[in-house]
Amino acid sequence: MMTPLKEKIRNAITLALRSLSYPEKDCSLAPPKNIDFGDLSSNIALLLAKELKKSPMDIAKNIVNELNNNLTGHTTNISITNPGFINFEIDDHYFQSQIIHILNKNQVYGKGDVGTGQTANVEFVSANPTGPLTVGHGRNAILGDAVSNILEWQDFKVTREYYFNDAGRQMRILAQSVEARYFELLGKDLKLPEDGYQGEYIKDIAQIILDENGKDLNSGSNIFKNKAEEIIFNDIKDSLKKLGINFDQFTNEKTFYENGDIDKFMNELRTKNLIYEKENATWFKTSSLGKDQDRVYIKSSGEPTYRVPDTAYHRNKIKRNFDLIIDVFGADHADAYPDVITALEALGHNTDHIRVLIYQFVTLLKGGEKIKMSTRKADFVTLDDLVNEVGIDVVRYFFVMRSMNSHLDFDLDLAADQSDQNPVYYLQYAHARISNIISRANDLGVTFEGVFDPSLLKHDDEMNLLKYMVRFPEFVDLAYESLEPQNIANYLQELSARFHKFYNHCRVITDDIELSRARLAIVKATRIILANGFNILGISAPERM
RNA sequence: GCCCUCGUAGUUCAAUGGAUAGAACAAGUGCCUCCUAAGCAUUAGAUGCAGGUUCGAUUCCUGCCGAGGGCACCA
Repeated sequence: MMTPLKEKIRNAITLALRSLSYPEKDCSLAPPKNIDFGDLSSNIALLLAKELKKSPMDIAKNIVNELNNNLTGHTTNISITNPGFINFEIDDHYFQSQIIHILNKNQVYGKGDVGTGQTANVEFVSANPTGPLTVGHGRNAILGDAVSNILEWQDFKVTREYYFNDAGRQMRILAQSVEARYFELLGKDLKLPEDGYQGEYIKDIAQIILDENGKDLNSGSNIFKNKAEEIIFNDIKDSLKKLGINFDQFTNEKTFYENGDIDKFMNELRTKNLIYEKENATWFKTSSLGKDQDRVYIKSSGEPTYRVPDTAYHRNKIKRNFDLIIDVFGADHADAYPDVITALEALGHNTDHIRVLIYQFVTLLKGGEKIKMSTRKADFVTLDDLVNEVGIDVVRYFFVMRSMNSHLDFDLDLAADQSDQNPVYYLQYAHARISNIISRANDLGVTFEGVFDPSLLKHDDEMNLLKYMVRFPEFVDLAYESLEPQNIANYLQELSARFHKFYNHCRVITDDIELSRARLAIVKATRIILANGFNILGISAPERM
């Protein structure tokens, strides 16, 4: 872990600034891209130049003079490069010594403690039970699960929550669609409702109902809706389970009507004079809270709009005292959640601990054509189909390796064609190779039993690997701060690249027993990091491939 | 028309305001008597356009162009 060393250097910089009577500033201290510039680099002189009205190079020289007096330990050389960067070289011994640290920490190497003693709620997927999960839901599901893992890696106690509504208009149409298919099976006219669900699965459900309940059901029977919901929900849960995603809690929107939360919340807004009636509808006066337009809360039909239960639900989450509340929403919700936040704030709630993650939609391509996804029109590719076609790890990695802000194109033909050259295998292959080396070494009786000489690891490819290994905790923290799992994916990709390079240039098991032991140690440490990273991303760590 | 997100190599995507913009696929060339060639080495190839802020801009700001999503008494 580089952090203690970085702290030390930061402190030294602060001391140097003080003794030079320079103002203290936050500055960067990070590994430069080009290793010729050293192991860590700071821009402090560049930041001070304007204020001090001096050239950055001169400032850097003064700082370095001070640093040379007060900085001791692993820093072997401090240099200055144009336009005024201060570069620190760290001795090999520091990096070599970290191997033991990684081996000792093992499965907890890289874990942070930001969330110690805290709870987090991550709401994701939240698809209503109107049909199977699509590839689009897949992005949500995998993102939400990976974010949950990132939080757990910071020691948060995480509740994975699925919110659904089984009482709305869509569910009514679903029931009518099933009913229509049921009567169709009985040879009656098909009266599929306008906007009805057209998928094959509706027919399957109708068939099950016919088998289980006979042919005497009346139009409007509750069985259509209830059975459809049950079957579809089980299907959804199976799909998620197949991807390794398990929810701790399912919350039904209905709860907040039944327990009075919604009435209570409407009354409170009314007391605050934020509710009014117009044209037979009930409106929320968002305009008086800085928004450009008011929103309908209760339609003239008497049905509340989705904002009402959503707000009650978020209030419920706040009252459950989570330290962190995360919503994973598709881009279509981007405009909606601010209204929920506005209402919560109007009710006097602090919403600083709510983070809404918006991911952009996936464009599916098939045969070069874009597919518009609609559950209703059965114009979709199910998540199950995709997983069956290319495998869990490929699907998970695909969604986790890209920023959630990117509009991704998912070419189904390409995904199937190229599933055996998916980048995830590059990472897993590194893990499998290491596992093979270790079992090989065991067979040959080469073990280091905790004793090895780290100073033997001085090959360029060994040092490059080592210097990147120690940065794992940094990337775990970055992933937490940004809540973007791709930071981990990017890191693992680079780590694997450095490992494969090492593998091709440095033989682990050789006649030189001492060197073999040291290399076995670095390789074991690498495997620990890979496995930990895979763990966060939810992909498997194969022993062989 | 207004709001959100995006525009990087032939293609799909990376890049805490930092130094020489990275991968993968596709194209070209080498490397398995040696721990797994799902690998390594190597060639070629990119920041939509115009301004601005900055010592420094793919990154921040403004405008334009282009793509996706939203702007419902749908969720």
